[in-house]
Amino acid sequence: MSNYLKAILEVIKTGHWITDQVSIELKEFDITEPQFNVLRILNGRNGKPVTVQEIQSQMVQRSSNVTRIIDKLLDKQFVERKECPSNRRKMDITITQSGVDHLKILDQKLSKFHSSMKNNLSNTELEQLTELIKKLKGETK
Amino acid sequence: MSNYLKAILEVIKTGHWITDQVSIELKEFDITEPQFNVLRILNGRNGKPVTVQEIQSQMVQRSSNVTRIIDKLLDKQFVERKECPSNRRKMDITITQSGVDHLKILDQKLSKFHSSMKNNLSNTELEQLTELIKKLKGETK
DNA sequence: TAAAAATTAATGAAAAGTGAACCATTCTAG
DNA sequence: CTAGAATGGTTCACTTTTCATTAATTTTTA
Repeated sequence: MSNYLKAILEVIKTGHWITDQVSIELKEFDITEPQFNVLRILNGRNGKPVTVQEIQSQMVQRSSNVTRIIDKLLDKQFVERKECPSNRRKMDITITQSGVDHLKILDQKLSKFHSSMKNNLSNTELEQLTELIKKLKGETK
Repeated sequence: MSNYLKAILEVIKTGHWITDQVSIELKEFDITEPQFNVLRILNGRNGKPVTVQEIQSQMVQRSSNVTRIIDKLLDKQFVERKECPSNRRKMDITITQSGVDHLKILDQKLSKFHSSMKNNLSNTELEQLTELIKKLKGETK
């Protein structure tokens, strides 16, 4: 097998493996990885509303069902959905306080998973890895 | 954001992005990425039968799902499923000639996608990338 | 400015994925 | 040898994703 294929397969398997592990960690909190992902995106905006589109564009998986993921988060009262006043086609999604609180707990749980990997690579190696992948995708400056 | 998180997110996003792209390429051939993946694994064994377990171990799929993926491939007559003679709990899965032929066509289609990435990294860089990811997962020798 | 085109999100039906329970077979310990 | 545990795979009920379509609003253009 070519070095190219080896590398590609390694990236694919590892990427999926990590989200898989995250799913497993989250299971006990009754939240899926995509739901968690949306929460993280919302939280990253510090209260500023985000549209469905913007969330979509930042998601790891191409899943076209952001609407339904948000439905689930609404059920759990982790987010709010309001019509965007400046453009009524859009929806303003925001994380609730409860969402923020829960996210904190989830992050805590996950930090244990990450800490085990974090030390496998040095800082330089981590930078190298990021660079190599970006270069692979053709995103080099 | 820490270098660790940057690297991790890059791996996750790229891994999912690649399988997404592959899915899109395969759509016109009416085959899913996991189905293609199974075909590839079977083909790699050059006619030697492979059990569900072995397939599963090389994929990021639950075993109950591998059964169903193989069901689909059986419908398309791309694989054969026989009871394993040495252990009747196991199943011997093999790729059919038609499967091999179709795989060749799929690979051809995908080679266009890959060729655009293949040249972004040198051989040494590809090896480096593979090594770094393995190390990240803690799979270093 | 009215009609056509584009954008944004939601929905419904079909497909795929998940976890638990299940069945058959093989292994193991007494 | 046999009862109980373990293994390998499938099935079932349920959830999530996907794809195509629809609805509402905004933008473009003629």
